[in-house]
Amino acid sequence: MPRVVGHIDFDYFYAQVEEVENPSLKGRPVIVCVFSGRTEESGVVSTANYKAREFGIHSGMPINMAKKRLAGKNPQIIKMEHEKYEVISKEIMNDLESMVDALEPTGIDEAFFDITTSTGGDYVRARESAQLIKESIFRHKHLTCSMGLGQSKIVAKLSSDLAKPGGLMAVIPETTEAFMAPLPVAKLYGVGPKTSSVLGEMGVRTIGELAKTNPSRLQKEFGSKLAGYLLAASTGTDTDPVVVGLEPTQFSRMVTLKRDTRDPHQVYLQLSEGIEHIHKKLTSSDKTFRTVTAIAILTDLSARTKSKTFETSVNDLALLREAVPVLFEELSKTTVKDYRRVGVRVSGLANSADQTSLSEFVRPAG
DNA sequence: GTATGCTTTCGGC
DNA sequence: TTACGGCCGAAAGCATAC
Repeated sequence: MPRVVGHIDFDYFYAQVEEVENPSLKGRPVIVCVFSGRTEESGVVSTANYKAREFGIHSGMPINMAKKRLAGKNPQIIKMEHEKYEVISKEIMNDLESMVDALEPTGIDEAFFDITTSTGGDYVRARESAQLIKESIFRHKHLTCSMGLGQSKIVAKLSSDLAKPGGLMAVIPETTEAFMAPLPVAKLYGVGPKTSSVLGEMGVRTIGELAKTNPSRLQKEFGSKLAGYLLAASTGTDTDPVVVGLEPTQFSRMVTLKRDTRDPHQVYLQLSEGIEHIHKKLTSSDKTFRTVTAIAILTDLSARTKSKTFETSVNDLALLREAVPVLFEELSKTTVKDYRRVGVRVSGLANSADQTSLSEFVRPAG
């Protein structure tokens, strides 16, 4: 029986939530922005609705640039409220969970799901099921989404992409290769710029060309593991399952400095709250970390990081407070430029409950 | 040589 | 003419282990 994997992606999520809250916004350009606090208007666009996109607005664009492009277009500029979108996302994900066999959220506005069992692998039933899910979300939350169905995660993701905005695309297993063949290899999960460019030098540009490439040739370039994955992915026969209950692997916190500096004291002062926030987040989710990273965005917007990994996994505020300035001190040796933004990341997360305590090591058996 | 683990950088949203 | 966030996970680079 073929698998039926789905990918769901809410349309222009933050901006759509704002439209639902205030329906008079519909038809107007809407941008949801992150204000950095440095000056009145400094910051970037996080999400633009499709009306705003018509004027060339996109995620990551400076607010002042967006304002200029939208001058005279009656735009609505909204401050991002992440917690608000988070609550709505969680509610939808909870509803979704009850409508599919397995749900794997991969971000605030997207998720993979599996409906193989509930549909018996029948793509006609699967399409109906997906349509019902879309309608249910619209009835309950008034939000539209794009959805893709296919025999694997890769196919599902590619098809939901092509269904944007608001559509539903089902790629039935028999048509998978024809569907994928013309798409560029870079569209495949696992193919970044490096792999993509090496493939390009081999004359492989599309997924179809990748599928026809001599396996031993791929193996020479990428090793057996990646080569095997690439071949499977190119035919949509990758077996990556939809996994329920995945845990986050890192937490981070960034802040824009009041003014550019590389003074460790200033950096520490303005990051202090962020460090506490991360510690609280670890505590409330009952997690420990092994690696801590200092992140700096320099005056020219280039990035630098410096990290340290500990022997054991801990959640220790004092240790964080001690490690962060040391890492920034080392980081400062790699550049003479001031920092514009700074951040802290903890990774290598583990559940506290999984930890082997010291007492278990030293306590005699029995 | 290939796998594995850590660090740094990239890229999507 | 310029303007410029805050997260996350993946990709890539490198060292070491087998």
